[in-house]
Amino acid sequence: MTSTLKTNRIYEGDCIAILESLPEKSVDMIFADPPYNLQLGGDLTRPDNSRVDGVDDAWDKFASFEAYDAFSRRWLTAARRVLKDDGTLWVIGSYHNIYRVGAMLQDMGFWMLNDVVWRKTNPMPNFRGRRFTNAHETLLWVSKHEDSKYTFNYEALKELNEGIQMRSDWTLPLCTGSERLKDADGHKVHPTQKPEALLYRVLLSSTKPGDVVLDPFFGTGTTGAVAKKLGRKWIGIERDKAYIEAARARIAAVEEVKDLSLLATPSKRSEPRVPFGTVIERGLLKAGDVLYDPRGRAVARVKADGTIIAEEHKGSIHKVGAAIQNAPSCNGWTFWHFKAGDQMVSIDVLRQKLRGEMAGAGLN
Amino acid sequence: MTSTLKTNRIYEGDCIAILESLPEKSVDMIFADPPYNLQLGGDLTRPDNSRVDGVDDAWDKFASFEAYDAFSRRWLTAARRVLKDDGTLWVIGSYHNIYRVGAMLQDMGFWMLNDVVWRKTNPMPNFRGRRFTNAHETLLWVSKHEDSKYTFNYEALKELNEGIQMRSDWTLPLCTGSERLKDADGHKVHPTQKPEALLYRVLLSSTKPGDVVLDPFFGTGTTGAVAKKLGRKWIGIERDKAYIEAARARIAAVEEVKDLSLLATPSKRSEPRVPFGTVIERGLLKAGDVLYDPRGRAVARVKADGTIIAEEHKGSIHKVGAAIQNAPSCNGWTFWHFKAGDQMVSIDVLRQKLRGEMAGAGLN
DNA sequence: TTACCCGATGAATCGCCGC
DNA sequence: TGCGGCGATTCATCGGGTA
Repeated sequence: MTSTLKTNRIYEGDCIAILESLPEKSVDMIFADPPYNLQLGGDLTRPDNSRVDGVDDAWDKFASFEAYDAFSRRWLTAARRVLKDDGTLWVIGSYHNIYRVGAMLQDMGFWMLNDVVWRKTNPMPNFRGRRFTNAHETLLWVSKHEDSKYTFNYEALKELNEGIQMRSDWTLPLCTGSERLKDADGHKVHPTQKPEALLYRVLLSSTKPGDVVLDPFFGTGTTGAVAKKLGRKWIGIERDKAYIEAARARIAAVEEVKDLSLLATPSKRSEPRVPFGTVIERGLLKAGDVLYDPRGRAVARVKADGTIIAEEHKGSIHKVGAAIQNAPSCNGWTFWHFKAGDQMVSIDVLRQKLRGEMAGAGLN
Repeated sequence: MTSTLKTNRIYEGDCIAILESLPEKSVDMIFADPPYNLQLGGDLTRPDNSRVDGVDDAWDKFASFEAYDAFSRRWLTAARRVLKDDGTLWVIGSYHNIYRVGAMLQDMGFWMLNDVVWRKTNPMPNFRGRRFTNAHETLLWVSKHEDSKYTFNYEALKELNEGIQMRSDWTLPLCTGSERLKDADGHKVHPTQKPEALLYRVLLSSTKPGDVVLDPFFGTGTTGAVAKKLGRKWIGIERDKAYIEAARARIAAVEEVKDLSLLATPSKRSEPRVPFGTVIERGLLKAGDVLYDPRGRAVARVKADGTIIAEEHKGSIHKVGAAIQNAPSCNGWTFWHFKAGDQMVSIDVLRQKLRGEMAGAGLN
């Protein structure tokens, strides 16, 4: 129950038993691609283990949904225990199972952050022409609690999307070609191997380098392979020996990125705070200097204690900036400017200068 | 309980009571846009400090998931009774409610035909940068029984989609501009009016001319307006007098459409935008790889988030390319190259490869 | 007349830290 | 645990006004 957590390895066996053997609140993120085939013969039993009589169709289906729900509740409960309070969980599925899983997640206290649609560029067509081409799968992204401080690398995803914030619909091809693992006979090793690009986006968005990512339905190890590429620790759980063997070889062949700085996805939010007073203290501005709003009207004077005065307002750069604009809030760093020669320069430049010095001195 | 069915009219009142007063098995299709149970917290402001006009109507307030589920079960039970055995039901929702509704539909014996994603071309951004842009809503399309002989106009939908099978993801804009109903003061009449293009696809795909379409949450009557255009009979149920009044006027002004080809929503001709990050995500380049300028000097390294680093410059391929050349702008796709053996190859080759995949699927 | 600029707005579960 | 301060945050589209 309280073993230490060994990472970068595959645990062989039933995911529920193994999850229950791992230390609680030890994992930063869980990615799960659970089975959704409701026609599994062995699973067609009622919760009380009585066999389902195949004569009554309606009851048969009800029983199989119940069995699936019971299975889902067990692995989700075990997964929730292992997840850190500020961790998140991803589950991928199709219309056969995802609505049941989604409702259960909400009932268990998970908090929905997004549902994400994987739009397939190359889905299998609907041969009989009786329905719309089933061209997408759904991922649910949930935090453990409503008020969790979850990880979301907003800036990184925005960069990945060339400057526009990432949307909840992701257009990606199926896993085919050389990425698709084949056995010696040329048959695919796993029936539903996920594309690495999908996991790349999942891991880049919701984990930090060094985080521990767990996949309770590891299959052929796409999660592990991408985690290794991105400098994340990983844990896989899988009961099929053939999948495990394929996953081990696959992950062993992945090269780690040597320069960890290339994996960093810095955000403004994580940069150290610099009080405006430090700017005065360090002599970059001095008491009596004049600050201007973006339109260049002279409006505020700097005081020795790092507050400013404008018209009848006094206080912090943020508070006065908000008051001047009659707005509920204001980022004073970007609002206020000073004159350097003829140029109007944002005081944020001064903050950047101080941050640069702090980083140079190994501080943070 | 067994009144005759009057069509092309709005029933004023509670949808459950009215559904229970209609004859059973009398309706060919039901389209339902129920309250989403958004559970919105406090105010939300945009970066420019303007306030977002969120959905705060009383009809979307529920005390708990249990209360919402009880409401859903009641209207779905009433709707199921009214639906013909070979009829189908559509429900639209967001992640707040659709997983609960989907699971309940399955539990009630409805048979899932498709889940369809309405991919919004112009969704509201995520103003706080805390999640993925919530850029889609989900429609569930279900038959009353597993073996229903439901209507699906495969050929018509294929025509509507320029000869390609209609997929389960529909790319359509929000209802804005002149289509959006406004009151005398210019305020929107209904907070969540759906675009007619969405209803075209729904009605065209799953009903025949002359069929009876019922909408238990009629609002301002998009379903009725489109039904009239397409020569379907319609029944609306709505309890808000202001919505009813707007819907009556709107539908009265509708003329039947004879040429269905006018309803096609042409795909964009422009080439799909491919962010450089996609090249990394798809493994065509990886973090740590080196990019060269056209003269072949080693100059930039690729980061995991699709930015690059060269000398002291970091940012997008375009921004860094411009900085290196001390130019105002730069097309990074043509400027940067990678080594393939001895050859220097433009990264634009990689973009063309990705574009080809997307274009092949008719995506954008 | 046309081109450009600016403001408005859409089903949204939209902070974090320290005192 | 609550409160207040710091300071971070937007894309596509439409319509009206101006050059």
